[in-house]
Amino acid sequence: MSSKPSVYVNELKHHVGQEVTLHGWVYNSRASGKIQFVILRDGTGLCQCTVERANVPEELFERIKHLGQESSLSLTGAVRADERSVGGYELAVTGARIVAPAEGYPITPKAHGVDFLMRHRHLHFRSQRQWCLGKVRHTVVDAIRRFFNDHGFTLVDTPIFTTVVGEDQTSLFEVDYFGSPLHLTQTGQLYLESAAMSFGRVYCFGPTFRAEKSKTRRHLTEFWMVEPEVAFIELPGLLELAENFVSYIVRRVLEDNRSELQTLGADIPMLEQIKPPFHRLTYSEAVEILKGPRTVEFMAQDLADLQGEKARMETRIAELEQQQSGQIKQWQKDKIAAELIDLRSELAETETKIENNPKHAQLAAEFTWGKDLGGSDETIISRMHDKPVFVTHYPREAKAFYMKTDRADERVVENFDMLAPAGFGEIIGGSVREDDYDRLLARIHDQGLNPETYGWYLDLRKYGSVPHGGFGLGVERTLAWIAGERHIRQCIPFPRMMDKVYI
RNA sequence: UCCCCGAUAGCUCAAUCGGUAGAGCGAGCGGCUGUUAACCGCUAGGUCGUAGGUUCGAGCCCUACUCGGGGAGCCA
Repeated sequence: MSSKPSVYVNELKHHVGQEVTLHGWVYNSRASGKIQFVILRDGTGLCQCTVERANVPEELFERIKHLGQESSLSLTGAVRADERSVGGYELAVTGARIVAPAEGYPITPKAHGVDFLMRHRHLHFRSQRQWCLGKVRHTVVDAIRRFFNDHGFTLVDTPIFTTVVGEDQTSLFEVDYFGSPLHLTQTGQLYLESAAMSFGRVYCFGPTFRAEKSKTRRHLTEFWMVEPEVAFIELPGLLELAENFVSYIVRRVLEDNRSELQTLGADIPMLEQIKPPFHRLTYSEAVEILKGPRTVEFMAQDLADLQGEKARMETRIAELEQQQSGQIKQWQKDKIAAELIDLRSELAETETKIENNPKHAQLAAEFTWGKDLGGSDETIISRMHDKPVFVTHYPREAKAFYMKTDRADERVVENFDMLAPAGFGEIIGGSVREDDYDRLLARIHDQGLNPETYGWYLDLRKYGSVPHGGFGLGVERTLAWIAGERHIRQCIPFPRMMDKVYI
């Protein structure tokens, strides 16, 4: 083993001209006669290491040449800046220690399908895209804690085994708790309300479980949610809290993870616009928009755009197919084949959107006041805006029992959803809570819930009830939106989806 | 629970009208002094998801099932 100091790849800029040792794994390697290029991955970044035959023992040169992807090793050499190298620095290798050679690593540098990658989740972590998402997730979680800790909130850990139902009985996972049925938490809110009456401003942050039979790119059965709850607050104050909170998370990611965002292909200019105030719409205004000419026009324009895109892709596919049958070199054929595969799947997706467009337009046009907004309705509203949109004051009948009835319009409750822009959908749901004992009791009866189970919750309205409220933010959905990742399953280390747990 | 799409080499995908199973990557061997998913040559690698059916002949057509993807409802 070399006596040279060990450093991490992300520290190389401080060691130019010095001899150092890097410890990591072979990300990729290329051999070229008398020189080899080993891309080393060490958990902090990638570094191209050049191994020249003249600079290392012959036996070592041959061993490195046959190292498979993900072999672990330590490399010693001089650091130099080089524009041709990934990350801008390079290690001119003079010594190496092979820790464990690897053979036949399943995840190759070429394309793989979703199912394959999910079955290899334990290894997929090592790939660039998952690494970037993991780094951004870390920042999002850190920013969440920092924001609340810096704003006078006290962390209160709410139970995972619970007896109360927050939202809807059908979406609960039941567990056998020493012979009695209990379920996994779907929200910490009710417990948090009691804590808010002690600390004033509180939050809980942990995993939450929903047994919804949702097979979409926006759903997980186990996901992470942060929920603040504040005593002496009304709806405008809650909206301000939510927009400041989300803006802070985005700002922190922009500060800490710019290069990861670039690698991920995130929409950085869009993120830079995420500053208060966000757009505010009431449910009734949203319904007016959906049923009005603006939506008709928007959907027609969308359809025209999609059809234009489809035509362009088809022309391109025809061109490529023609080129492919001509007399060209093998590598050109390969390149064309790869582009064709991408184009065909994009085309299929566009065709699905074209097919869905009239259905979604019809759903919007025929929307009747009183229903909850559907997924496609939310998508339309959010795509009309470049910043997150609050939709407030939903019909009481479509919402949970604990939401406060608007005293100015008893048909609606004082709640809100925050829709992320560009069609990412709901990332926050929240409300002011019903603080009147009699009204709350009546709502519990209305929903067919057992008042005895909620005795302690009703108590909070008996002893010094105050206006209060809070919201829940889904970590994975927020990450998907910020990182521009189309599927939520990539945004949590080990996803649990409907009927599917890979590892 | 419902609707749409798919399953061919370890991986990603081709296979015209129903007529001999193909390519790249990966693996192995060899070549190349600067590569960027390197490149060039050679080698190995197949019960076409499963079970039936139609046919002289099925990867391709029909039926059922299994598994996967997307969407609806519901939601963070």
